[in-house]
Amino acid sequence: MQLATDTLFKALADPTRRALFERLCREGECTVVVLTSGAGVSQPVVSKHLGILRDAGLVEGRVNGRQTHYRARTAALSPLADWTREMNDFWHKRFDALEDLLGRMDQ
Amino acid sequence: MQLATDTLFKALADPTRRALFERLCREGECTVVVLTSGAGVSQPVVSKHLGILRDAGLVEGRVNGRQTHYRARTAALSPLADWTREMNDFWHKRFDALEDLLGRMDQ
DNA sequence: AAAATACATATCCATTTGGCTATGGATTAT
DNA sequence: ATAATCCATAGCCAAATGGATATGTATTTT
Repeated sequence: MQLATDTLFKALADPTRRALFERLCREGECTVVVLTSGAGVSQPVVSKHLGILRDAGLVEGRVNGRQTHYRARTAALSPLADWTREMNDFWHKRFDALEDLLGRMDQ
Repeated sequence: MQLATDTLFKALADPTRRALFERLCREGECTVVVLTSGAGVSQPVVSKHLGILRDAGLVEGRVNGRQTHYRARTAALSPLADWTREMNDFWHKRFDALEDLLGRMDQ
């Protein structure tokens, strides 16, 4: 089993996949041929990566005839943003507690 | 060669490593023995993961006698937060442009 | 109807990864 | 001085990963 957050982090860990996702964010909907051009890897590899991004909820595909149009789902990034914020909060909470303690010692 | 952002994403992709980092954020400085307890893996594995986290700038170690105290460096999360924000911005920019276009077509 | 295109799936392979145990060096405790 | 503790490094191994090519199935084009 694997948590959703883990799937998300793992999906974004690969540079080729991140590049695909970035491109979809910048350029909007793209077909697989378009994405393959400039991806630096073969079409089957692009398809595989898109599958992994889809499983992570990061992209969705719309089939139209013989081509599939993929688009980014930026909403899927929320857990990542939340996690980052949470880690910062933990850290600040501890820092504030320390400051408070030092402040009281200073009295 | 590998970009800094890539190192960061890769470091956070592993659940064991993320758990170690989370714990350091929550609890502040910990020694390796402490981190090993509850990590679910052996001490050498914990050391190895801490090394990877250190290379990514996510933790730093302070040697004191025979023990090493590790602490989280939440500042290292910035590139991740920036990247997330950037992806959202790309998406919104495109969305705004579309709204604008639709608005003008509506005239 | 035949050829070409778009994409996904199936296999295969080399490399990377994440875990383990064993060990060694350094420090602290007895 | 000896023993125990802490941590890192060194090998080792199975599994996962990222790539390639080959192929199949739809759909368009000609």
